[in-house]
Amino acid sequence: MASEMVEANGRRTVATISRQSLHGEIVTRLRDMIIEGDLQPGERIYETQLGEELGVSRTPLREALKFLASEGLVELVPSRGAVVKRFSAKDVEDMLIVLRSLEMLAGRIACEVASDEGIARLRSLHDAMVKHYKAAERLEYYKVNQQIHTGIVALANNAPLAEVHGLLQSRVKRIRFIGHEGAERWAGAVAEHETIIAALEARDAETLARELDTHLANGWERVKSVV
Amino acid sequence: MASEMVEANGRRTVATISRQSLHGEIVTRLRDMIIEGDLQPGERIYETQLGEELGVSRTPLREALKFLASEGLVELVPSRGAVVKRFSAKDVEDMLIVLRSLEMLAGRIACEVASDEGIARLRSLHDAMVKHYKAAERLEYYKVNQQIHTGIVALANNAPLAEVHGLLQSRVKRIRFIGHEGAERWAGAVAEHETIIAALEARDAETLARELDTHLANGWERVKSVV
DNA sequence: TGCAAGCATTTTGTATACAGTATAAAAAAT
DNA sequence: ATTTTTTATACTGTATACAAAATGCTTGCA
Repeated sequence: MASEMVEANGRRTVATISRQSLHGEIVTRLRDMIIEGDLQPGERIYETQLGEELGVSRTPLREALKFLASEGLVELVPSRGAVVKRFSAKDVEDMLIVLRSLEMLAGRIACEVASDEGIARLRSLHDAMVKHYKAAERLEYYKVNQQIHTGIVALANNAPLAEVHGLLQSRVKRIRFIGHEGAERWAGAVAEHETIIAALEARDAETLARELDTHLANGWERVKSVV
Repeated sequence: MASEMVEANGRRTVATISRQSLHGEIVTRLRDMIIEGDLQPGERIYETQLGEELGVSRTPLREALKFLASEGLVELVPSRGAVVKRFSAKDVEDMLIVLRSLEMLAGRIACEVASDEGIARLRSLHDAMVKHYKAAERLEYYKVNQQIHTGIVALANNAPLAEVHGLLQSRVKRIRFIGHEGAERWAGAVAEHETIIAALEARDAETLARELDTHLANGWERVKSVV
């Protein structure tokens, strides 16, 4: 969400007065709860109960659930309400296949249209990630890692592409985060990232696509045991 | 709505009782209205008014709008309700780029995993389409055409892939339908389809991908004037 | 005549109340 | 003892009512 930014320290935020509606806030709240595992897959959602927990009435909560249902994070069973969606191993593999294809596409486009500043920004993200890796800060590493992948997609300057990528990414986020890899695999992932960034800086579309391909294929290998 | 099928003539309907919830039906109804142009892009949606037209109250209608907002067909402006989303020419081009990539991916996978029956089904769809083409039945042609593209994706047996493809497809449907091409272009499209089906029957992934690539690139050429 | 401020109307946002349906438990019958 | 039927309860689905916000219009004033 990153919106509220209510005048802590007395300073007013000029940008985007944060006029989000209640159901909008509930959407992001629930999305986080699902990704972080507060709401477990397969768990049934009781509207009155959850509404009381969040301090909202059923109406905006239900609206938020409809939104998330369209995103594919919850499932609506007629007359039985919402259930947190559970993904099979095949589902996850299928999502990663699509994600891989999307990122490859984004990478190719980015080589053509990305600004030098944009690429430089990604390089510094990469450097930060390496720093977290060396410090063995898994959570921070994971977050920056996500930012890099999202960043590559963003460089392609194709809104629908970024959108569907984000859609699938949010679904596998939880699983990816759980999937703690061993030291040697982790090192491999970092090395792959280095070649990816280098290919992007060289604007070498084919190399970039190939590297993303292997990186994300390996990504599936890294998580498939935990699904 | 169009569901109950209550035991008229005493006989009970065994199949699928159509237990869709009201908001679910409204979603499909509104989606059709948007695609078919009953609700124009940029048009503001007044909840009470539309609710009366559809004979439903505001609550399920609002839930349906949230769902469609997540699909990207309407936009929710805080405190000002829903507006039918308008897509720029770049948006449409970007969507078609992604669609192209997704169909190519689907085609490659389909060559490996599709059943012979599935491919045969697509061939007969293609034959039907050619028949409509020769009869100059544009609407019927268009519908079968869509089914073929959706069918190729379905053959890949990858649910998330089919889902995101369908998501983008629904957005460009309206524009594609509007885009009436001239006779020679139409003939070209039919010829491309023939090579696509042939490549699929031969399970020749690379040829199929290449043909889909050109076909969908030409598709953008065909519609870009009308966007 | 132009502008601004205030009021009225319209529309969205949220809550609550009521109706319908599914599940589970208990009672009755085989 | 097991199965079926009944009944109670809890939850979802929908409608309506109320509150807040935004827009447009009217009126007053310079």
